[in-house]
Amino acid sequence: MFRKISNQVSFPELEKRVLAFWKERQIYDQSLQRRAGGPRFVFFEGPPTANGMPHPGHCLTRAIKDLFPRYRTMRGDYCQRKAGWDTHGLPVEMEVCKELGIHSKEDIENYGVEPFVQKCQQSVWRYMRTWEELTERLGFWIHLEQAYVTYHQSYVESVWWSLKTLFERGDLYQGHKIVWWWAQGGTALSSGEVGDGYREVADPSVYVCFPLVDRPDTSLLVWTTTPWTLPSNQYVAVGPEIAYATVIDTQSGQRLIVAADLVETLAKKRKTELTVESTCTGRDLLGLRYRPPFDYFYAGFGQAHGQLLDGQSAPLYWRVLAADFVTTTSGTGLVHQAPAFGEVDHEVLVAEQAKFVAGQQPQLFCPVAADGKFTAEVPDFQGQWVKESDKAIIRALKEREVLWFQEQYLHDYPFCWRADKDPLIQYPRRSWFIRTTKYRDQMLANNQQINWLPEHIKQGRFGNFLADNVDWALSRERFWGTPLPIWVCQETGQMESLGSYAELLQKPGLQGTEVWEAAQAANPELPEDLKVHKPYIDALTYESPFAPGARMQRVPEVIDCWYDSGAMPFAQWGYPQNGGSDFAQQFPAHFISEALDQTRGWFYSLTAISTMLFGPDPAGESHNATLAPRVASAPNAGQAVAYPHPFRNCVVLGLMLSEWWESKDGKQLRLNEDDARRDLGAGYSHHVGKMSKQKRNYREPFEIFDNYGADVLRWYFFASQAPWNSINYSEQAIKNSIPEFMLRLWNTYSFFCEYAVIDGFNPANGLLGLELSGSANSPDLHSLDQSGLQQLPGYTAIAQRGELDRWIMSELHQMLETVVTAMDRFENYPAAQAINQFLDSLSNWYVRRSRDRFWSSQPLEGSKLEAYWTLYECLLTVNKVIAPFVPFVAEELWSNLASVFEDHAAESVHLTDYPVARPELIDRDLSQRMAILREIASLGLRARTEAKLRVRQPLAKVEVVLNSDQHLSWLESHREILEGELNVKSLHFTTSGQEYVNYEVIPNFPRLGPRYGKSLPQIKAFLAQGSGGEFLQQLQTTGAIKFVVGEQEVELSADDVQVRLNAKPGWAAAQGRNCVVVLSTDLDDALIQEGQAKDVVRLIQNRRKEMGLEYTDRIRVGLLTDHAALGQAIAAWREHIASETLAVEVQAAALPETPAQDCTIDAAALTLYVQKA
RNA sequence: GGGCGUGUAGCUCAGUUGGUUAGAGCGCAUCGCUGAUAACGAUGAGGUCCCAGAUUCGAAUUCUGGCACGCCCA
Repeated sequence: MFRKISNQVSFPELEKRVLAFWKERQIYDQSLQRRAGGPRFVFFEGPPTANGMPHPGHCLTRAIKDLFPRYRTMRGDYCQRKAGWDTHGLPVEMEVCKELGIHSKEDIENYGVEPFVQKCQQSVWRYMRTWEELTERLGFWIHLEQAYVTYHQSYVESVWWSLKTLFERGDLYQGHKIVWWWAQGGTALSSGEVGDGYREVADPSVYVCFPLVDRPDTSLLVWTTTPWTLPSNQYVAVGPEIAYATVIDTQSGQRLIVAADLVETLAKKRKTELTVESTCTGRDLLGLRYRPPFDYFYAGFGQAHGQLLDGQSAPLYWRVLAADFVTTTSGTGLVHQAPAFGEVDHEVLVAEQAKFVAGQQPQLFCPVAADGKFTAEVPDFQGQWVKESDKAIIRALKEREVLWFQEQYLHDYPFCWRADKDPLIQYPRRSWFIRTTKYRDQMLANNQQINWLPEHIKQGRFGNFLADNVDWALSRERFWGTPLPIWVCQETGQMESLGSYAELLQKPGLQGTEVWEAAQAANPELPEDLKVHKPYIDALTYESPFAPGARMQRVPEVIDCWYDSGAMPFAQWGYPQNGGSDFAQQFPAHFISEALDQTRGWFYSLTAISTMLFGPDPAGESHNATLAPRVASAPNAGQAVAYPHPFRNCVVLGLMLSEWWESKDGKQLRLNEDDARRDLGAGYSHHVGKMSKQKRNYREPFEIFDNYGADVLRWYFFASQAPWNSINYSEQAIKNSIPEFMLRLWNTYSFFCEYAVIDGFNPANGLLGLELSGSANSPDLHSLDQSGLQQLPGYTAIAQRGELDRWIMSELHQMLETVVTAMDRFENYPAAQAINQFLDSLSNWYVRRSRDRFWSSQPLEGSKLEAYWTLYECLLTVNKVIAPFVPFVAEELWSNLASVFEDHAAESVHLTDYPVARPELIDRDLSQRMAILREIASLGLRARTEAKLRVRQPLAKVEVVLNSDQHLSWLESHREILEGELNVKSLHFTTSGQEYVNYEVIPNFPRLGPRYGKSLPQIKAFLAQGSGGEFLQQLQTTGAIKFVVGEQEVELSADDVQVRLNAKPGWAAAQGRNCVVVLSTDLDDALIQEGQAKDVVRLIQNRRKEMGLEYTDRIRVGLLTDHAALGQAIAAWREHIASETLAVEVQAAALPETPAQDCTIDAAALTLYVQKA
């Protein structure tokens, strides 16, 4: 038998029980074993960093990552889920620095790289337990115990192998990178850190003349707010399409070239007049040579030429170049280029270098040391901190008579967030790059094949990002990261890359192993993995193959931790050193999901690395065979893997925002409006914005779990909007989502159990005695699907059942159709909506309309039995459908609904097969008709409301005027349903209700649009001004409406028009799309009596409830009233009252020893006594 | 400054290939139901579909140009 269920439910408690059950019975592992032979569904876990606390955004990611693997598993696929942790990088170092109270790289070196790195390794696991608890509590099934970890030796070695591959192809090279540099601290700052440090300051703004070499009387007028970069000038950039003017400064007599749009502005600034001599475009200026204001480099390189790729010779420096970033919103339209001190400027240099043959390219001028002071290359300012040399430089410009104008300029400029007096400067650092630009077209081709949700990511954010690809700046001058596996000959500077630790150990003359050995001896707990990290790896040197007697020493850099994450498809298995078959089977992924911010993060690193390693060679040559990926299943090792890889489908999640309320002064904060109203008084304000740890403007995930449950949170994520929209995480919204789905589901379920227990409905009746497994014909009850159920004794074929049963089964299977289609396309939102809508039909129409069958005291057979079977099957099916979405409550339902089959059914709903639609059970006509029926019922209720006629008061007559006779006969046969729903004695359908309604005939636009086009408004007008009733008459008698508009003859058939009904005033009526429902408001005494009797029943039922009686308890009732009519009503309906309330006796007298209850019905007083019989 | 996205009811969001009465949930108000009841049902108020222009017989939907907000990059 089924367990009787309380309609009060605590989801958090239920979930804890389910978690214990999963653990005890190892359900997750079982779910995998069951699909061991199935097709693979490959999922990649994007590694989170366990170094910070998880927040609600992570819950969304982890919920989505759980949903689809669960779904695919139930659909029959085998889906391994290997967890992973991202462990390297600056955030980890920062966390440790905070702990140690130190800041700069120098501090770390003083503290000691060795203990620092050890601390980093430990810090990585700080919140590991919390993360694991969150993962488990949310119901995210993933193998945490098999997690890959980016600092593990095997992982590091995989990364090395991939980098060695790129190095040997020549795709890993050294160059310059312009970084935001904290000169005093000697370190580069990440963009995030820079972003925090912007302040408004006044800097000198100078307008400088650069005289042209060939026209010394004419100067380019150039603007800059960093005068200290002028000694390093290499080029001037102009916009090729921008108009430029040659002007005469009437005051000074100088001839200047500036952007035409800026002539006025500049003249005003200097309070002079600029007379335009001639104009041209930027294109005309290209190639002009000029003399820079300082000679430090010009003296040596002024005449330097190099050979272009096309064989011609060109000056290397001090030329006018084209650049698309030049604007005329400020400055002069001519931009000073100091490639050492501006990222954009540097790109210009790199582009310029690419035009020359190797060995003859322009070089970078950088006369500033890492401490931010001028070097000996600029003797006049040597040793000066560049920001302080601005004044001296301006003075020098004046002396050289090239300073045209000078002012103060207010703008935002970044300062060091740790030392807020120190301005940052852009500064070039030697850096390692991956030549991703070489693979740009391959990456774009790969991207074309990826299924992005939402779709616009493909061409938009991600596509554009790939199209604008620049080489990946890989190296970091830091401590805790994967060491860059490149060793340099100390004599010749020649380099080689190593792909594993073993390879290193085999090198001749290896020295330095004692450093690691000593560390291990000092601390035997030290994880082995650290030996491939700094500083141990740096201690290892070996004999150079390039020069006798020379040593090979590793470069000092570690790599960008994004590279780690992007290497996970192979590195998680330790491939190629290990895990070849795992890699072959688990590549590429069918599904990954992360938030939008990963477009340039993980999505890019995955795509880039996979395309480079496993895509075709851009030059069409085959890659070096020994380095080509050895994918075990690929017959020809080294052949490119077909796109897309490494992922096929990617669900890009929106960002999660928080919602909160603040008091007027902003000092107090509440997370839901009720609390705000109560605590904050008037004038509180509503806010939506980023989640902030400091502000504490969001509810911790664990609090949500404890108060509402993980399923509630999951359903809220899946069902409230498309996952790629940014979502407002608010406690209120989560709370509000509970009744709509979770409680309604629970109520329907507990309703079923309640009555199934009362009536003794047991679908397994007569079955469990049989020996099931022995017989070849025995039904397969594992998943309790239709094919199994229909073989059970007592099961009536759906087609044989009553209409309402067939209708809900039809709705059920339409829902399955929608859900499976959507989920196969990774669209959880439409799927969840369809489920919700079905639940509404089940709860608000099927159960409601079937209540009589469940309540009846008839024996359990025929229509009543069918009602149980139908509801049971609906619940079972919903149970399986929702399992991937809300796995806990689904498990709870299954544990009861399936338990009657004991061992014959799966022990967990997560071990069943996902239900799929059976088309033969879908009856779309029936669905449509039932929708009209429901509309009529709804309209009837509306009309009653408007006429102030409560539903308990029976009415004599209702007229339903239909706009078409299409469903007339069907509706006729369902009259009783409506009579019951609307509580009327007789209900009548008609299509000719001229008495009650006006007919309006409207063109059927989709049909007539293509046919009549421009005449449509006239046709509409013609139909509107005529009598709708007459047009319909015409249609009925002649089959067409004919008339002429303008010159055109128009002939409309019944399909060409729509009929709209408008209720005539004076009737209690309500109109909908398909019909008008008209009530008769006349009440006679009999109807009034009946209404009163129903009120009496209601009062008695209320009393029963108050007394806490069981549904089956019998009672005695006493009713006392002085009101004659009410007394008559009670007398006339005594039998009815008794049977409705299970009263063995209804008397018109007080009951002894029973409390009296005073009530009123229609202003008539009544005293009620109820006693348990 | 550039790219991408978003803008629909008080709030959170749906809205198919363009089709003439733009929907749901929540909130609010009113009413109802009372053997699913800490639920449930009905009704109402509430809309310049961000603005302007264009295409079209017809635009929330397509196009162009703005505006606002968000994210990413500079």
